[in-house]
Amino acid sequence: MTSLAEENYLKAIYKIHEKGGVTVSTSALADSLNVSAASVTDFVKKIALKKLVTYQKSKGVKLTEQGRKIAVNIIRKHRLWEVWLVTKLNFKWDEVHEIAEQLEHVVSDELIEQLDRHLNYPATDPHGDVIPDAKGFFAKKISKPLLDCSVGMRVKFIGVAEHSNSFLQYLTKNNLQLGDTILIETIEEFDSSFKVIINESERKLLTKEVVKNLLVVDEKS
Amino acid sequence: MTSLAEENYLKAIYKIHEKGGVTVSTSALADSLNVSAASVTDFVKKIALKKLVTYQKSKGVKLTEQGRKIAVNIIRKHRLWEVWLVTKLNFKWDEVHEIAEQLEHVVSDELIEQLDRHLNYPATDPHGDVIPDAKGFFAKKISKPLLDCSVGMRVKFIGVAEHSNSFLQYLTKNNLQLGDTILIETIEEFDSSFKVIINESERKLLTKEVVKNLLVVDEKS
DNA sequence: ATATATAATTAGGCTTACCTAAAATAATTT
DNA sequence: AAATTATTTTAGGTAAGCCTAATTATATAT
Repeated sequence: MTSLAEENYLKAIYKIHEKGGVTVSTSALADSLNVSAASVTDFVKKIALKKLVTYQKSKGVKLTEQGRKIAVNIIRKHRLWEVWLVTKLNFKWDEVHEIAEQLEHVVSDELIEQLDRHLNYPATDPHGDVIPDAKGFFAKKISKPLLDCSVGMRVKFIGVAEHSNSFLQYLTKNNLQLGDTILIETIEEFDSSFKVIINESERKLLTKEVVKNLLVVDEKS
Repeated sequence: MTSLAEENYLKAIYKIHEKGGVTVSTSALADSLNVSAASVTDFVKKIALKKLVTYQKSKGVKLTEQGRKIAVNIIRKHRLWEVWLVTKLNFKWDEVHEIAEQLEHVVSDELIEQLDRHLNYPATDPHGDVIPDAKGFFAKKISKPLLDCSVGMRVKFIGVAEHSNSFLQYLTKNNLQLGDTILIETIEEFDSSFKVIINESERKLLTKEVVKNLLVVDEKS
């Protein structure tokens, strides 16, 4: 059995792994979980005994294959619940995270299987993040930040690199949605702001901070 | 905030209140929650301080209005989730209890409101139990055990008095479902077994133990 | 009413997951 | 390299919920 705390530790370690390097520091974990560094040291020793992570004093922590499986399964559940909340319960993409954080810990393989079927086996969650399959496998995602694109390109907005409510709400307010087509008209060299046309119709100015966090794919397929 | 343990204690007290008398004994609670009597005594003192129950040494415990509200809300959530599991996720009525026991503790009024809407404001759960409204009000249920009916009556099966998986599975196996019409052909005086006709077509013999736990209403409306 | 059985409470402990403060280790500066 | 700063670990504690064993109340039977 995996306790709630364990699940949250493993998930947090996974997320830090994802962007950061190969080992996860005590303080990074403490930050992410909002607990003291001392608590992290304690806890990490316990889950290391359970072979969920490898741990070396003062050298950080790393998920084992077993730990990774558990973490990815939590992420799978989280994202499926988010899809459900948005598509079936009418929630907005900036309203689902906290609820999904609770739902993700409900234990029942059969439930998740049926939920997946009910949702018609979605590939991504409402923020465009890939939903891993029941075996922990992620379909490759080929998107890149809009910032890395150049003038004249026509791309499709398929995900966000930043999940904060303020960013999501900014996008909603400015009528930017997953699936939108973005044509890059000009890029201002000085501040990296983009002049774009959304869905062949609406002209918008996007700051660097924004284009950095919009994930897009080349428009064709 | 209400902890998981608190929610389970309040729910258990409520359920014992429901069938039993006006106060709930330490041992009844201990039984129902699968903890020791000593733990119950301890815990009950704590929730009494929070005004969720009234407690007098060795005289049992009683829900306050505040405690009742919380308990009923948990029951509301439990039953809504059960409806969801059966109607949307294809679970059977004997498979939903354990999952709903987890889901019922998820905290979000907005979630429950939307779930209720998504399910089209169901009046009862898959076992025919009334779902209380958001204010804790239960619509009156006028059903009675089939055992209390007499020969010649035509009634509708609308609920069960016993929720064990073995009873639910017995009914499924014998093709008895909520909504079925039951016509009482004969009653054997010796053992109170009923000969009945289900939906004007199938003749069945039901033992006293069964008819005691089938809840029915007079067939008309 | 007294003895016996049943139920409830108290006392003392345990585990999980957290904490603060102090000590030790590692990383940075000068 | 020494000194300073930052990070990590250790030591000692706490609160929530549970436990067993011992004690006290209550209910039942004689």
